[in-house]
Amino acid sequence: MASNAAFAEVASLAGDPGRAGMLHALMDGRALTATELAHVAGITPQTASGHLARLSAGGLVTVQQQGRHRYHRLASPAVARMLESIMQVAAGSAPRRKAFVGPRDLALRAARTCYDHLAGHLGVALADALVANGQIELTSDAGIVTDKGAALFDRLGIELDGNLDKKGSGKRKGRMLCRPCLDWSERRPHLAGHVGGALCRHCFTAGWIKHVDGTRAVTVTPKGQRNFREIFRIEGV
Amino acid sequence: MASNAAFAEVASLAGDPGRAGMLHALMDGRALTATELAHVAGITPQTASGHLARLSAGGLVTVQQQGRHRYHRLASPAVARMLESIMQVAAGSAPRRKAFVGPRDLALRAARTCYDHLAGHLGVALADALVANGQIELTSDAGIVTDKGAALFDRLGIELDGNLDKKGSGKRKGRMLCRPCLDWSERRPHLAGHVGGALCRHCFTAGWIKHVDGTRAVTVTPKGQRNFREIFRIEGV
DNA sequence: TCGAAGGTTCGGCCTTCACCGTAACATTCC
DNA sequence: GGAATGTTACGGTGAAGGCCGAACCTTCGA
Repeated sequence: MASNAAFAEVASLAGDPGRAGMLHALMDGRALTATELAHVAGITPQTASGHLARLSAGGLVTVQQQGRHRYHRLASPAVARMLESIMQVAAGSAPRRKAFVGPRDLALRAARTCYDHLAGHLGVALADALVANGQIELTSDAGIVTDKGAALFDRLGIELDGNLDKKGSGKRKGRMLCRPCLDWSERRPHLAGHVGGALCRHCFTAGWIKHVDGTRAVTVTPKGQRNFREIFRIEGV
Repeated sequence: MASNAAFAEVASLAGDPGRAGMLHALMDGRALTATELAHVAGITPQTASGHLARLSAGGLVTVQQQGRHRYHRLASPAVARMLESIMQVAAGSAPRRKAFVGPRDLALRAARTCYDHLAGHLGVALADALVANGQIELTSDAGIVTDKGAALFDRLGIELDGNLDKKGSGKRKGRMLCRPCLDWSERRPHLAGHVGGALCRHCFTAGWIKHVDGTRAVTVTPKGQRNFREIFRIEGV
């Protein structure tokens, strides 16, 4: 079966520790150079270059030349979702080695971006708060923004029209659908999809959160603390 | 980072052609023996046994002893979703080799089970029909069963209460949420999650479809042809 | 125009692992 | 009890591929 070979090829590409580290680093949705990726993966630039060429040929990342720099990014949201789903399985099957969790890992568990939306303790707390306030209904399969929730997003100036089908089948009246995403560190769903992405972008542009160094981890600014408390009733994130 | 090693481990397990073939065969949700899996993967039983032991240690499959048989199945729906997402990326990045597609592959594209729900041309046609008839609303992120759709499922005797949150937060009134799943062969969404699973089970128990040999592929019975036409207005599946 | 830095390619070393043949063990059926 | 089936254990072989050192190519800045 031809599709089987392609399947093994893709999975194998993600299955090398070096490449896995680079893909992990690219999960924040930004574009990075081979040298940067080599640094985070703990390998030499020439090795990283070979890996990236292979990832590019396999369709997992795309390259964008800019002067003497070559920026690599994940090829599509589908790739990001694949990486997320592998993380879920890996987190679930991990023999819970009580091993040392460094400060780096702790920061990731507290709050991070997951391609285009928020994850970690903050992401789950946000989803919980929206559910508790009756602004979103969630199951493990899907979620829906209630009228109350739509009013909130409208008040925040978050545009959700992007949630419509690509076919542009006119205005979808009241129903804003959103995708839940099981958090690998919290084992609980957080908000993904168009709604989760829009909410995450708003948090950045409003100055509520910001990236730590150049990693996926994010920290909540004092302004963000205040707003998360007042708007979402989230304490101490 | 410890989670990174676990990630690479899981992806690597899925990245071997032999193991990929066996996982692919297990995607229909049934439990198979090492010898059967060896046959579909085209390797000897002793090689398959080694692979299965590794997959089991990695938490991708679980084993169930029954007499002199050891039945292997996917460890969790999360594993099935991971395999699906890898297939999506593999199908998207595959250089569309116009290569020979055998009758086996054609049968899979026509209709197959995808762990617990229907996929392939039939799965997509069903989802399209439900949308066209106003029984379900779908975006790429999520789906919702309308009142009209709830009435249909009720009429068919399909119980959807399983769609509630595990927390058992009382009866969810009108909103049945369902999960879309991008079909790797059709590149369009079909119905997954609790709703898709319930619908698929009903198709089997009602005798509308049945498995081909012992594969994931399914065929539509004459009775199914009639019902799909009369109930869903699907022609010629 | 020339030097420096980022990035890629080449060659060689090395480890890992998939695979099978043979053989031993466990369970079921006759 | 003995044959048949299904599964696991062990040793050897071969190929795939990860890794780095060094050389080469390209771009930027002086």
